[in-house]
Amino acid sequence: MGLETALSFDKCSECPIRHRAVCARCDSDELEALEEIKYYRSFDPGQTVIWSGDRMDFVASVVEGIATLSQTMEDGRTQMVGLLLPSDFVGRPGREHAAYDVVATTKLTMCCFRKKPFEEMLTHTPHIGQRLLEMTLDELDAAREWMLLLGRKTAREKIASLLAIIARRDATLTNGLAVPAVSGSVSFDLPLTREAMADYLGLTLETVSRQISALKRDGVITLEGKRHVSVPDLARLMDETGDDADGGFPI
Amino acid sequence: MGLETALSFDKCSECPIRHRAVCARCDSDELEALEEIKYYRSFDPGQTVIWSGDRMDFVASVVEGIATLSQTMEDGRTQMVGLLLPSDFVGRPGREHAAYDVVATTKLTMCCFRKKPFEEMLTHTPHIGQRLLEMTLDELDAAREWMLLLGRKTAREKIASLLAIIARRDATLTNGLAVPAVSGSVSFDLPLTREAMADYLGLTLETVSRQISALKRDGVITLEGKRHVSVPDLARLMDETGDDADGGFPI
DNA sequence: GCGAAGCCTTGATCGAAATCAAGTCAGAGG
DNA sequence: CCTCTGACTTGATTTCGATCAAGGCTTCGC
Repeated sequence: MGLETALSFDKCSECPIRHRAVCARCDSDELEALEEIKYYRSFDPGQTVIWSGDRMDFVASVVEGIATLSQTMEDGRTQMVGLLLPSDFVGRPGREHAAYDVVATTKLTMCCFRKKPFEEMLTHTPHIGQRLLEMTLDELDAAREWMLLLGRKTAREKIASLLAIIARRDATLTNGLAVPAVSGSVSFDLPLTREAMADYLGLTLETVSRQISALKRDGVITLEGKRHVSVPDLARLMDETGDDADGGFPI
Repeated sequence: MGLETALSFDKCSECPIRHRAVCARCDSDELEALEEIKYYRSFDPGQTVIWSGDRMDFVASVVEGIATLSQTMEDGRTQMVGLLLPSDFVGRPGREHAAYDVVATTKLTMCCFRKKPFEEMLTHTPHIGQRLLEMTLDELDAAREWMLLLGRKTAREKIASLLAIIARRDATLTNGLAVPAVSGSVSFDLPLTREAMADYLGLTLETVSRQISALKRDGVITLEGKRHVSVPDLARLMDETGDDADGGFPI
C-alpha cells in the first residue's frame, strides 16, 4: 500500500515546503498548533488518493511528488483540472465530499490536517486564511489561463504550452531565480504519460504523440528516450505557444 | 459615458447584494469602514470597464447588470474566462495591473473600493477575507467545471450546458429556492450575443447558431425572437449537457 | 530466452466544427 | 420610405484532430 512513511524530517521547521505551503506565514505558535493536527500519508505511483464524491475528513499539502486532479464524465471522458506539485493544497474547507479524483503520478507524500480542527484554526488564526486566499487566487489564475488553452489553442500550441510550463518550473527550481529565464536551453523529464498529457490538454494520446514528434522533427525540442526533453532555445518554444512575448503570465 | 449613477439606494444596508457579496459577513462597524472607501460607477452595454494590463487602483463588486471577463491572444482569438453577475467580485488584492478584459454586456453598476484601503481592511478584519476566500473557492470550482466543458464536451453539450446554467440561475432567482429545480419548465432571456456565447464556449458564432437551431428543431427548447428561450422540460435539457443526473454540481 | 503488458508511435480514414460565403431580419436614422 | 447596420441564420467546403488499426520498444516475470 505504500502507507508507511519514510521522510527525512518530522518537524515542520525542517519541512521542504515550509515557506511555500499553506503554513508559509505561520509563526512558531501557529506551527505548533498545526503539528498537533497533522499526519503524513504516502502513496505509490498510480494510486488513487481520493475518489470524487468520497467523504473527505482532511485537507492536505503535497510535500513530495506529483498528483493530478481530474473530473470524469459518465461515459469515461476525462479532463484533468489541476496538476498538484509540492506545496499545493488539496481539499476545501467547508466541504464534506471530494469534488475531484486525486491520483498520484509519482511516489507521493502528503501532509494531512484533520478537517474540523483545521477549519477551527482558519477562523481564529488569520495567517492561514490569508495564505490560503493567496494560493487560491493563484490557482484561479492558472485555471483561467488553462481555459484559454483548452478553448482556443491548437494541438501544437497546447503541447508547446505544457512543455513551456514544465520547462519554466524546472528552470526556476534549479537556478533559484525568482523570474524564470525566457531564453537559453533547458532539459527536463516529463512527469506525465502521453495519456495524462492528453487528459490535461483536452486531446487524445495519439494527437499528443504526433505533435511531440512534429516539434522534434522541427527542431523545437529533442528527445532522449520517451520522457526526457531538451529545449535548445526556450524563446523558440515560447513562440510556438501562441502566447505573447511575456509568456502570457498575468501582470 | 454613462458614468452618472442613478441608484435606488445609497446605503450598504439597502444594497441588493448586501448578503451575497464580499461584504456579506460584515457587521455594522465593518460596513461603516467600507462605506468610507466605496464609490459607485456605471457603464453602458458594450463599454469596456478595464483593459487587460491596465493599472487598476480599485477592486469592485457587481451590483446590477452583467459583465464578461476575457482573455485575448495576439491574433484575436478570444476566450471568456468568467461571467460576472450581481455580487461577483472583480480584481485581485495585491495585484497592480488587470489580468483580464472586463466588458459590460448590459447596463452595469459596480461598487468600487479603493485598493490600498481595501487591502488594509483585508489584513485587519477577518470577515472580509473569509468571505473572499469562500467566493474565490466557488469561482475556482466554476472555472474547473468550465475546463471540463471546454476540453471534453461536444458543441451540442456545450450549448445545452450554458442554457442549463442560465435556466437554473433564473429559476433560483425567481422562485427563491436554495436548491434549483431539476425538472419542469422555465423561460428566460439570453444575456449574451451569439458571439459572446461562442467566446465563452470555445466555439465559433456559426456553430453556436447551428446548435441552438438544432436544439430547437429537436424540441429541447423553443425560441421567441432571437433571445428569449423557453425550456419545456428542464430534465430533457439536462440530459443534453452530458453531466450526470445531479447536474454535475460539486458535492 | 520468451511472452506479456505498458507505453508509445505511426498510418489510414472519418467526422465535427471551422471557415468561407451568402443571405435574412429587425431596428435606427436620414 | 429607404438604406444602413448589427445580429443572426444557413449552406458549401475544408481542415484539424478523433478514431480505428497496426506495430515497435522496454521492462518484468518466468
